Amino acid sequence: MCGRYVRSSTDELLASYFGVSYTPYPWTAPSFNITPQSTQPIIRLNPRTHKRELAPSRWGLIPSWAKDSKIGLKTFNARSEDIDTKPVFRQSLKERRCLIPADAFYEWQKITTKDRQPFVIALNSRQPFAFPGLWDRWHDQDGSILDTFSILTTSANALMAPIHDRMPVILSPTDNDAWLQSKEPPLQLLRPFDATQMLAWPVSDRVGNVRNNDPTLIEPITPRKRTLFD
DNA sequence: CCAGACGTTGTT
DNA sequence: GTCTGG
DNA sequence: CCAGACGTTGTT
DNA sequence: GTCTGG
Repeated sequence: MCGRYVRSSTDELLASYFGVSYTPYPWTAPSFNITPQSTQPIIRLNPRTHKRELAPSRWGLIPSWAKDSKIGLKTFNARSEDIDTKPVFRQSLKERRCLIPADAFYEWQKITTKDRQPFVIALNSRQPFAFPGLWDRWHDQDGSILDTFSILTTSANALMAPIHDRMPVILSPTDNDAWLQSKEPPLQLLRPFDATQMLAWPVSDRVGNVRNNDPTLIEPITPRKRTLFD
């Protein structure tokens, strides 16, 4: 997992969809090619007020006790199957769950050893949705604060299986609140999404270059290679 | 007991 | 902070 | 994300 | 130009 995520809606739309107020900070520009180590808006409960807020956070969770930040290079995803056994996620699972808004994500299908075909995956409805996530706050040596997050993954459903063996968990809109608010972590929500409610289509290799970030990245193409869908 | 690790995927 | 391995 | 590297051999 | 490492 898990390709790169795409967020093609404007932040105003996403914010209103998820019931959080929109603040036009620089980090809220629409993204079409979201990558680990980049800063993204997440939805969380404010640690003091316990109200929902949209907050900038870097993809790749660094636990508060980390001596240095490089553990964040390997925590962009968290496996939901055994999430409650991992020290690195334990406190965040209990106290700092979050939502990562998106309206699609990318995944790469392996064609040969070196050759891969990127796909966009979205809901039939083309509605926005949320990945369940965990976040934590880390203080670097200068004392400056860095908020970071991980996205929960699960096994591939029937739609994803031809593309990849893992996929991000997608929450039903009606479950978003439970993920944020439940006293105990609602692990039963961490399951593959209904495959009949999802679509996938091939897109240009340009998505593989992180510098490309424009709306044409998610336009369908004719696959250059024979894929498992052919 | 304490030292050392703590994570995931494979285009993250 | 919390767990594992020695 | 982007700075920085970008090589070879491995029984010769 | 493309890949890797942090």
